Amino acid sequence: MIQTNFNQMILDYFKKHQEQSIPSLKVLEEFRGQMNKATIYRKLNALEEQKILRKNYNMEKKCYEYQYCPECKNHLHLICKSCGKILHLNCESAKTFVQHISLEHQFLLDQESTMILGICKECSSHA
Amino acid sequence: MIQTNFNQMILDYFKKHQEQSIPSLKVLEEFRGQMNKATIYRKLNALEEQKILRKNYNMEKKCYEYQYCPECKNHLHLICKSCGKILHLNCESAKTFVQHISLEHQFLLDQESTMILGICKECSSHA
DNA sequence: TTGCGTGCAAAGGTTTTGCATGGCA
DNA sequence: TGCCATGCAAAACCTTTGCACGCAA
Repeated sequence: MIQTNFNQMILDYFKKHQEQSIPSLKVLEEFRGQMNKATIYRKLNALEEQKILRKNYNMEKKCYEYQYCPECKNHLHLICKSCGKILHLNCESAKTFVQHISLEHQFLLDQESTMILGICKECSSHA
Repeated sequence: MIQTNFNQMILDYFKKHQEQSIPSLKVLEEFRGQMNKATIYRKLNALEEQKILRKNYNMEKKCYEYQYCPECKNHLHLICKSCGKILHLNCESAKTFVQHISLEHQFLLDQESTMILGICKECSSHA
């Protein structure tokens, strides 16, 4: 079990931004001067291996991004390509869709790692 | 307009594997001795910019992968995390789902870049 | 002493880029 | 000649790794 302050600091940071998927580069910047780069990467990897953070790749920023979401295994997510915000799909329609994929297409959908990309309401109204 | 043989060779290769998302490393290997690495990357990027190939990141292989799909803007895709096979979701349920996301969640879903991850029938029966 | 988290620097691996060359119009 | 695709090597970039140090049990 990991118990250092650094872990808590990083986790707190992600908890504060639960609705965001945060690029590694931003985490590095956030803790620059407080922790070494290697330490941050090691922490992020550890948290991901423990399934506390979820990791996916941000093609625009060309780096991984991480998200804290305690119950993400059981629902799908929308992620805004513009602002990085995450929406958790807990509705019936999503469940129906996942079930359909499973039953009709014989495809075991991985809700945790699937990221449904698009533009959120706020970002599309800005444009 | 790009008109070299190399372009055609690469495009033919992808057309032969339309149902697959192919990692850059595999493309490099395929054309090793025929084209330079830089040339291949340049071709892949050009084809992606022209929207002829679709690009996404493969976290397991730690490289980009590309797929030829002429009509992928208008439907969702399932991609098998195990074998890389792509399934094109042209069914009504998928359309309904996309519509639901738009209407109820005010989220403009990007069908082209969204990859629904999971395990396909064949791969799950192997396990 | 032992174990482990940490910093630092170097390495790793994919992808990009600078530059020179050669073909073709 | 001029343009552009190409090869080669180096650079760029994020990420990982090796190693040594220092703290705590």
